[in-house]
Amino acid sequence: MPRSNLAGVQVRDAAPLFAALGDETRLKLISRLTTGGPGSITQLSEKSAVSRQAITKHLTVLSQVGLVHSTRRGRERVWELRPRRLADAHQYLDGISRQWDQALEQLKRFVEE
Amino acid sequence: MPRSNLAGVQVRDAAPLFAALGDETRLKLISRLTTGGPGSITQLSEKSAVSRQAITKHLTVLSQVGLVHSTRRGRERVWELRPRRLADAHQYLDGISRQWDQALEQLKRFVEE
DNA sequence: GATACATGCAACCAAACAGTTGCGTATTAA
DNA sequence: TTAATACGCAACTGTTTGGTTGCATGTATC
Repeated sequence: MPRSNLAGVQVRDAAPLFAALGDETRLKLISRLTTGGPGSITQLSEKSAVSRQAITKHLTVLSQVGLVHSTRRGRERVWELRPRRLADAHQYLDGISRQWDQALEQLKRFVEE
Repeated sequence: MPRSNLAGVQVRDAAPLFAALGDETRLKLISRLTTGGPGSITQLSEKSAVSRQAITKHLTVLSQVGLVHSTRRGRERVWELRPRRLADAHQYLDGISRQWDQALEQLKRFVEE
């Protein structure tokens, strides 16, 4: 049984996940992948202000926490979103919200007695 | 009307918010504040592995994105959670999920026709 | 008023990060 | 087979980050 469990997502797993989301360029990448579907590095770099190499690094960061996944196709590498991990982050915040509500409830009961 | 809007939370606002959440020590602080209620710096440092000054810095980071708030009370400074900003992060992820679902729906319609 | 307590301020440090540039390698296409 | 395309690798750089330590300042309390 896991210690320090919060809605199925471990605390030590959640931090790197949020850290990966904590960059504007990476958030834009995620949004692009979400609405525009999978794309090659060159395609993903096209509208970006930063270089192709920078995009590659950001994609690596995102892939390390499982937010994206890539497959080789010919001479290009196609990246796609892994929405499962986004759900994990979502779930973690849900867990905190639940804790918060519980604490409020207990405080309410304490005051009323 | 705001540009680059995603469920009411701006992209450029979301990145620092997630970045603030992207540290294990800070996540633990948030969890502590959620379940244990407000506390002084000394109280919040007590169970921590790092120094009081480190905790202070983390609280500053959290306060800069509005996740916590502090008030002076006598010789101590009491910190409390601001759940509104947590809801913002939550909402942002919701927005991406919605985008993702829409993209899937469009793809489905495209394939079926 | 002296003492203990709680915090603030500042300097410092190593490591990580976001980004660039240059060059090499694989894979199509002419 | 020669170009053009798409990517990978590596070195380098300035800045941020997470952390420490030492000392100063404000505030109760006796």
